[in-house]
Amino acid sequence: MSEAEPSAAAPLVGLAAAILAATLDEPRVLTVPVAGQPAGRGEGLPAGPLEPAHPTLERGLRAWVERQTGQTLGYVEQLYTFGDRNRRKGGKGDEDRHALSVAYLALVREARPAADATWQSWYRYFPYEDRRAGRPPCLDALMARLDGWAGAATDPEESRRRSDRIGLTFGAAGSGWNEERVLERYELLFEAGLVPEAGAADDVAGHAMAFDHRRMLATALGRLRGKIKYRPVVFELMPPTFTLGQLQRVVEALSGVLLHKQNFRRLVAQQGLVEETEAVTAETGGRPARLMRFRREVLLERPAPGLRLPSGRAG
Amino acid sequence: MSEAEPSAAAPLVGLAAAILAATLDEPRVLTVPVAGQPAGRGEGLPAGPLEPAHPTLERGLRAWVERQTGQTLGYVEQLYTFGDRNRRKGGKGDEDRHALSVAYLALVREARPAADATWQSWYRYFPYEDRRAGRPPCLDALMARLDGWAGAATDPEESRRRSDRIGLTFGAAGSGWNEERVLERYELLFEAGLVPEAGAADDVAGHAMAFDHRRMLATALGRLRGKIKYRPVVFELMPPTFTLGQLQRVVEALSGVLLHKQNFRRLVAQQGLVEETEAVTAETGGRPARLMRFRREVLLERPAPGLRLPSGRAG
DNA sequence: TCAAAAGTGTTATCCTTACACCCATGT
DNA sequence: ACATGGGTGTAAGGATAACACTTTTGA
Repeated sequence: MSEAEPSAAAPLVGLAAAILAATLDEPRVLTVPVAGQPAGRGEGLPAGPLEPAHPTLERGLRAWVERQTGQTLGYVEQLYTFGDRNRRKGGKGDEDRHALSVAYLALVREARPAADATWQSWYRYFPYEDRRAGRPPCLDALMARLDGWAGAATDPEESRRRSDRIGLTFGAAGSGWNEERVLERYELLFEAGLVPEAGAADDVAGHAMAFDHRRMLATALGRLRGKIKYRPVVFELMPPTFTLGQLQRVVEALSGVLLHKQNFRRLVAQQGLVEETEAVTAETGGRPARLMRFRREVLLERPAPGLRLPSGRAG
Repeated sequence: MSEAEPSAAAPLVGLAAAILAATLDEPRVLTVPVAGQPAGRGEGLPAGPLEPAHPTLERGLRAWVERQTGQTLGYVEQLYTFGDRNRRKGGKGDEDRHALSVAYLALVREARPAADATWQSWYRYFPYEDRRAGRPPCLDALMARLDGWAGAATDPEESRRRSDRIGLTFGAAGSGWNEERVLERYELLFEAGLVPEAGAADDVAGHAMAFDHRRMLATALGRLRGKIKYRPVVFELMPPTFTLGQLQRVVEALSGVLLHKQNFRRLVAQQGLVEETEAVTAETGGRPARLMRFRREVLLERPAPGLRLPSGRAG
């Protein structure tokens, strides 16, 4: 009754990777040029079709990424399988086949571009997600357009639902900004027609990407922002040794919000996430800082070691 | 460079659903008979291939489930796409094609069996996951076998790693039992060869299922056990009105651990998850209880409304 | 001497946990 | 009367958030 025979129009299965890094206080994603896309959408994630020669999905993904970017992947995690929205494709002849894409999140340590791949800031694609310098100015225009969309609903009931949703995802009165809701915000902008992928003429809501790659990237950012709180995944992005200040600035870059310094240090220390090395560095300006390293043993000790973000800070 | 043309041996894509419910203090999963499987593995999840006629993955899943079980699905959420382990299948002729399966979690309110589908307790497949009556006796035999597996490694370094992993996933000294690690525990048992799916001769580690459906079910249980803590998904399993005692027993059934009554009630109340109705019921034995209903407004008010399990209780 | 970043300490507040106890019904 | 489950109050402990302050370097 299950696991049936191959159908005539078998689906296409693609693999795509959101490869993330953090260099110089800026979160990055590895992009490749994509031909044959509408204007302004010539950037995409490394991707390629699943081939019979690939032993597993993940191995297939690693092969594609290395071929397209020269980057070797370390930490890899499956995100989501997309296939629901505009992902049908006419094949040879008249048949209409599904086009699925299994998206992955990958975290890498160093950013060395290869071939024609380039590292870009996350916030090129999601400018409103960076609140490290306070509420970003581009949000004003965006909220105005969103409010317009909410008011444009014919049904007043629907209009109220839209307003509620805007408040919930973008943090209106009462509930504050939740940095994990990257995907929900993108999907709202998509539905409101404010992104080029959905027909918008300008880039108020950030730069576009090929296919639904920006949706995949949004999924990846949200997943990572959530995961750093209960798993020590930040250290996949750090060099072997680092200062607490550097660690904090990377976490701030990823989450897009500023943290309270003293509490952050205490948290990291008492969670046993890091241990001191002998060395210090004077490269950070000001008083030299002790170099730390990740304590692998914490994985055996604590149930959910991570960096519960200790609330905001002014500046 | 990405999204290439259809290859000769296109992959097979299946859809599968772990449909969960809770009736009479017992967590249930909807199963269907599967023909052509080894002895003892004739039960499986509702599943079927993705077809060109399906508008989306999720709609395809709903269609298969209704056809096979008569059950209409409400809440549905994608879990994971499996394709990595023993999931290659010889097709017609000599070609070797991938066989993927996109697994979903579904939560339904009522348990009314249809066709030859049957509701089974979760703990038929994962007896060691039910700790409501304290540490289950079957764990003794299981831990002994696991320790044997750890000791059987040729490399002493590997042996230590295995022991660490057993302690981490099954909760040895220090770190306690973590009810969310259902998948990690199943995968450990799989690697240790203690489940029929991996060649074991007996059922110490629970009843087997067809294909890798037990792995999917483990993924679903872990996801649900985690999600009830920060999203009000339990209410998808409850009738429209219920008593706080019933709600607590459902949460206990899902998580497999007992909760502290007073704290659970306070938590539910102060989170604003429920509101009182006029009615009371005397069907629970003892003093009649007030019937409550889910407060939908909480979704707009709180960032992550859920039932943070307020630690254990003796009995 | 001053700016900048590292690093230490302390206190108020809230949430979690645990314990003790009363209430209303059926047998 | 008593067993059973419903329901309320309150005190101890730990984690979080916010504050002030010292130390060490380079310009």
